[in-house]
Amino acid sequence: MFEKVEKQTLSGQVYARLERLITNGEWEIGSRIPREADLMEKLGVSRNTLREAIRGLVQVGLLETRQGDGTFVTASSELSAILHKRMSRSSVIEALEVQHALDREAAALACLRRTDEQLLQMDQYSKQCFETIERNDHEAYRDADWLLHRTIVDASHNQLLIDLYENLFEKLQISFFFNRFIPERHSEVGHPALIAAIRNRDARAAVSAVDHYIALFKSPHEETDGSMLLNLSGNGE
Amino acid sequence: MFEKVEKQTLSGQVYARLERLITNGEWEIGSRIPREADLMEKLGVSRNTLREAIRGLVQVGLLETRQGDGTFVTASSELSAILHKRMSRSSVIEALEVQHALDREAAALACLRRTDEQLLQMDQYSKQCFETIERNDHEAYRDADWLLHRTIVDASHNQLLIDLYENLFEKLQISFFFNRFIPERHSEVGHPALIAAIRNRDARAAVSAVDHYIALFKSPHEETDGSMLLNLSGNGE
DNA sequence: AAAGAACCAATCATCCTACCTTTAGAAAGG
DNA sequence: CCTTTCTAAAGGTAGGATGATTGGTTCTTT
Repeated sequence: MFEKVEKQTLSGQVYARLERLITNGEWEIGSRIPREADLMEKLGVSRNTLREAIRGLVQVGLLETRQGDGTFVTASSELSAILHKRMSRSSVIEALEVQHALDREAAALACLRRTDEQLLQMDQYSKQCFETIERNDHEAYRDADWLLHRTIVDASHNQLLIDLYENLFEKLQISFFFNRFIPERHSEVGHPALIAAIRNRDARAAVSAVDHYIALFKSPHEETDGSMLLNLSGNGE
Repeated sequence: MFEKVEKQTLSGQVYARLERLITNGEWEIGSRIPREADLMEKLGVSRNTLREAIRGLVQVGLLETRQGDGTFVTASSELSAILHKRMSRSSVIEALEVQHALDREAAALACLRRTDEQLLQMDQYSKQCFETIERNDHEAYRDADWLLHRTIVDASHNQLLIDLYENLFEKLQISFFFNRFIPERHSEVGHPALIAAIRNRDARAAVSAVDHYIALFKSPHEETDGSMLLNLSGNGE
């Protein structure tokens, strides 16, 4: 007859409202949110209610409070925060293997579903990779490489895959370990082969191109300390 | 010189302590936790502090409070709760594609790292699958099939992969959609081929066996409403 | 002028008491 | 046996008081 009315606790509503402010980007990452007193007034709730909501966001990982200073935004989504937390307990090898799995599937799906615009974008980022290697700019190479990967994953048009990929590996690119392997020549990486496969919608070739790429990435880590835990904390304390 | 003293808010400590009770299984899923007054006394904190901790666990998805009734355990880990929440917004096809990706990688890694015990376990579950099909017991088949998959994933010895797999797809097995496809004959599924490949440590054969398996799974969903969202809520309200 | 110490205002952390709302289950009535 | 009513228990909300921490400012000393 009637839809059951969504019953939610006040603090739950406040939580949802604040979360939306964060995910919408209205409260930028790193910025300080208004003080408790102001939020109390603006939301029209008591201190306890507001604090319970904020505490929830802190535990989820979206906020961080510093007594005597304020409350700050630390992440933009629950998924990001939790996966980041989980990733920090993983080893490089573990992460690479999972990335391999997702890269592979994404490449195969991209063959089926990529748009021409996405293909063009891949070409562009691949060119950027080439250029950054030429001028030996490792940081810029990492960025371009990451964007290329992201474009391929986006081309899978599988939002679950996209979300997992982005949130699992975004911070990884900055990690210490990933600076070890910078290819000497662009051709080594196999980007051109991969993009060609996606252009021709040849899933088999795409997958084997990814296999080649990942193998290259893995090798330097296996020799050294690939089992060491990742360190994703931004600061070097 | 000195280790930095871990500074944590009281409610944070309470949160961690309660979380451990849940992850350790001391508080079983579905059970009601002690009432606020008792916890206050037992933990020696005020009501606000306790409530902030509990609210955090509620938002993360480990607890659920029902006014006038009590507070209940709903999940056993943060990862489980968040991924479950995310999965409920996914379509069957999306989930299957990600499962494919992980299955594939797991099979390949299992070829490298499986123990003899794990191989034995796979044989056993595969036999169970066979038997349950023979007597047309779909529910038991699903269970055995899930355990077989889990064993293969475990054999990858990649804890990140294991955690993701378990928490992404555990509840999926119960889903409506997965009851559609129950193979007529065990051989169709290709379990024997997959296990044989893992026994011989032949990664290439293992991967193609998984490909075959997933293709079989996908086909009935593509024809119908594979783009429909999953419904993972236990109750049918 | 530079370095250090003392101070101060802002902000979150904790605790307390009080009262409201909802729920499950017992009790009463049919 | 079923339905209605009542009630105790549990969580929900509110507001105030006090403590602790932080960052910046001001003052003092060299």
